[in-house]
Amino acid sequence: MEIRIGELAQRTGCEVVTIRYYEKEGLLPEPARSSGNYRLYGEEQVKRMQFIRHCRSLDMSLGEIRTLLNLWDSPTQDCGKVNALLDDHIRQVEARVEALLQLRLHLTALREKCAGARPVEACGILQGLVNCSCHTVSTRDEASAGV
Amino acid sequence: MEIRIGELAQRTGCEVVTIRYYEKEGLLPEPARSSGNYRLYGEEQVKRMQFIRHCRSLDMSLGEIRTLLNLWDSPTQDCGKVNALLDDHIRQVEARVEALLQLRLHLTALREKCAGARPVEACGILQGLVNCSCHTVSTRDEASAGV
DNA sequence: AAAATCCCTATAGTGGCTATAGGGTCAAGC
DNA sequence: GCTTGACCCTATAGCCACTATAGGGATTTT
Repeated sequence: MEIRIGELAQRTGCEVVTIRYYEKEGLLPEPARSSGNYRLYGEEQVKRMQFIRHCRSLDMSLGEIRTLLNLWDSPTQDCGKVNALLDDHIRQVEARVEALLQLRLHLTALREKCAGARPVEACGILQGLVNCSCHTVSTRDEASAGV
Repeated sequence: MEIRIGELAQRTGCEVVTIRYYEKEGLLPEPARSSGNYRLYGEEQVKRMQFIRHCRSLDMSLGEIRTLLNLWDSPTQDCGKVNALLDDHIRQVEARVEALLQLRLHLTALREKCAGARPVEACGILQGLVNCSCHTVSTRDEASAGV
């Protein structure tokens, strides 16, 4: 079973360029090539791609995924690190949810300051945005993805 | 009252380079310059920066902020657009929270598949990551910031 | 006068892709 | 054999909101 990059993309629900990007980033090994220099993939790589895509759908960064793949590639190791990584990731997600809920409170409070169709200079929202002194800290969330 | 970029940064809780970046992006007008070519800011710009930073702390993108600043600069306009932008932003935040809560469910379910210190090849989590066929769609969240 | 602190411009890097330019390969149909 | 079209290749630039770096000049303090 040898498939080309287009079929791998189709099977794993991503773009062709994304696969090449993962290869460049070292998440996928360099594949075999056809006589015409096309990338050729086997069952192994399909599994690996599914693994990566599933991790991405769980919002893991490529760095986190790289760590998991390294463990995956040395199967006799203790899986405690897998658990730790996942726990850490869950905590990140929870922190992000907390931050966003705080944010929503601020936004809805702000929104209530203007209900009508006044001229902008009288709009309570813009006034609120200038004068409010609260500086909430929302956690950074750099590794998000859609699948 | 004429302050230099360092003090403006201090007063608005951001880096000097960030202010220059906002200027380059057209959110701040080009300021006056001292004889030694230093940027000089007045009360007006401090307010404008506070506005921008507060919007950022509410996770608005620079594009959204640009829109608000344009309204801000033409104060006789109807403020309905301000309300609409904020409503839209609130919806974005709510959607992101929803997506993250779904994510957390998946992550905790996955986490329960392994409790111990087994070799990686027997780890339920990695198995779950390979075999699970669910492909949840998490919304993209490109405009996040910390203040 | 020297050192420390501020400021300047310009450029490259971050993550996880997406988009574009400019080509090569291969199977099917005429 | 020749064209069409679908697929593939590499290399490069762009997205966002910064951050970091290099290499210098201005001002203030010692």
